[in-house]
Amino acid sequence: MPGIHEVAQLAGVSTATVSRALSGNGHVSPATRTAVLMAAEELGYVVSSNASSLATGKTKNVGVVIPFLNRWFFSAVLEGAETALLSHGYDLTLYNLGGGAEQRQSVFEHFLLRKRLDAVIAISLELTPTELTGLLNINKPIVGVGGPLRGVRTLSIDDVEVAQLATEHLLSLGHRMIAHIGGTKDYELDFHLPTNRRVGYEGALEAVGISVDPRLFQAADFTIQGGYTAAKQLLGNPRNRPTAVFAASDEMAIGTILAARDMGLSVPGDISVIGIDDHELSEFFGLSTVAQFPALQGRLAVEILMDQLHPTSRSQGSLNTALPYELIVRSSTARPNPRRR
Amino acid sequence: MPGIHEVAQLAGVSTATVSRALSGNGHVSPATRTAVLMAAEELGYVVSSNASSLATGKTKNVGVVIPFLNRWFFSAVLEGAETALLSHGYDLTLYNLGGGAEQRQSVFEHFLLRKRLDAVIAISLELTPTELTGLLNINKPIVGVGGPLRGVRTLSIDDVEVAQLATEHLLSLGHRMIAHIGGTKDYELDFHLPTNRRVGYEGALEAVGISVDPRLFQAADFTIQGGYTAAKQLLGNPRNRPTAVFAASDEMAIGTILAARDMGLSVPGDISVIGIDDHELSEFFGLSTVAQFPALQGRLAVEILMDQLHPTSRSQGSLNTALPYELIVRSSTARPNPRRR
DNA sequence: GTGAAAGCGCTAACAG
DNA sequence: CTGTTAGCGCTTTCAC
Repeated sequence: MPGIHEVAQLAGVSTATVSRALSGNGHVSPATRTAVLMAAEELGYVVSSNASSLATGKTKNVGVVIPFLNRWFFSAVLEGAETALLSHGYDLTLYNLGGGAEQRQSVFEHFLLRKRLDAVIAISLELTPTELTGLLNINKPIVGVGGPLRGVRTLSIDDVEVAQLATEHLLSLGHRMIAHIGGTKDYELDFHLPTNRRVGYEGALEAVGISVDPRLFQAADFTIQGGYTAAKQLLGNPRNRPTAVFAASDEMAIGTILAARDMGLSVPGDISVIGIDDHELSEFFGLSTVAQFPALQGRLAVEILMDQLHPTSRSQGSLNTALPYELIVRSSTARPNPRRR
Repeated sequence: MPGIHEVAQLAGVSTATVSRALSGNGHVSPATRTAVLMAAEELGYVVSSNASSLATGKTKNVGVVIPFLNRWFFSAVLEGAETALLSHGYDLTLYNLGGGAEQRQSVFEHFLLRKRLDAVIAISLELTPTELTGLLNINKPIVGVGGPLRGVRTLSIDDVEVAQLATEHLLSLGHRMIAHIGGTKDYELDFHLPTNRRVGYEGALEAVGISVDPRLFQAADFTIQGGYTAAKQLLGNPRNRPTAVFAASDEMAIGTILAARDMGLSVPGDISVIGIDDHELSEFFGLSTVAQFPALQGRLAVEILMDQLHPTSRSQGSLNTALPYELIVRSSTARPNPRRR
């Protein structure tokens, strides 16, 4: 484990020069620079990030706080952020909140405060006021993805708009009885998006003069299983069966497709289904959906942080761009079967 | 951002005493200890982990290297490791290798060497000799999960045994034409387990005098889609259709169930299906499987590291325990339909 | 039991 | 362009 001192000796210069040559801060003559580089290479020298951090106050490390690891959306955002951070030379320290209340508490009360982080990315997190002020107090850049954090720069698709688009797609095909599978109340705590998506759905219906039928709403937990169960309720009702289902996530939409199949209903013959996400399984199931691009969202969050950490000339420009989304029509949506109209 | 100095002043002691009181190293009178604790609390003092690391050489941080984030097994191991690390006061720095060759290279050549880590956990990784020696050179504890790393303590289920058990389950139900969906050659690079599972499958067959029919093997990529495609090949063959399929992962087994449904075959009436994993969707699909417990594996990996980082009395004891697995019989396996026997 | 002081390995003025 | 010299904030001998 050679230190900067050994490198300096080998290269015949001072440690200061080594530091400058290696970090690129300050001027060093090309000759000495290569000498230093060679010496470092020969010794296999790597800076101690601790010593460096202590001296500079920068850690080259950002924390990512995330509620789950095993959900498609989260892992995709995480992956995007990770790749982007790596390419900027940053480490990613992961804080998963899935482990219960005490784990969550210790993350906010201890881990995030250790002065080990240059910035924080919060993914789909609804924070308590205490947690939020705690975070803001450490006075580091922080950006949210997919969840609304008051007082924090947050990246997220326009959920109302997206839900409206999905619903309009069904309407334009001629559907009039469109059910919605959305989130439960307590899910709301961490995500907040269920309401927005429901609002978009209802807005689209009302815009064409269809009044919202509460019997056509089912709550579920954003999983395939949850969607399956909810869909069975909806589709099993002989009196009030919808011709189309708009699920607030692709996973629930896939559950809906599976439920329809199990009930002998054909998709899209008897029932059209659309979701939101463009989940990795959606193409496989021929699911129409409104794609969002979580990896991109992760990457964007990192770019924003980098902009704040290393302010450059043309900053701020790209920062407020709305996140892209895109209607993808596959085989799960079609015009309603005229026999049942 | 109060420092240790402010705390010392407030408590009316020296910084050395504060350090001792807070870390628990060295003796401090109960009275001064509480004084220090209160002062620290009042100021909201948190140690700078960088300064602390620099002084002690310990970082309270372990790196986790992982090939993917968006696969059930990996995220489950990661989650287990994360929770365990947090409870020991350790941070988890994530290195995802999914971003291509240069990303992989920079992880091994720069990031892991930054002296920022006390230890490394490698999940399902097959390392090149260069990568491995690089890792071993940093001379920190390293443990592998689910992949064979020569020269490194590795946790993994006995894949041969597990595959054999799954196959024996099918045999004991009376199946004789048992197909296998396993990994492709190049998948082998990072995982190695496909071969072992195939060996277990073949071993079980041969043990009861059934010779292995290469036409009953299909390679796939461990995804639902891959399993679906492979299963269609297997089940679509009118001349040589198996009565049961053993898939090397639950995701491929689920793909098989979906393929069977699409072909009008009933599971388990026409075809029995078994996988390995106990994936989160397996119960939903009624899939029989051999469960492994990835979160536990992550946790165990952490315990082993902790044992090496803080050697205690009764170490080494629990270290070499074999990882548990368990046959879970659900509704996707049954005795073969006598009509087709 | 507690304080003084010497670093941990690096960076950033400040001179030259 | 390069060397000297203070620290960054904490831990840890070594005395008292």
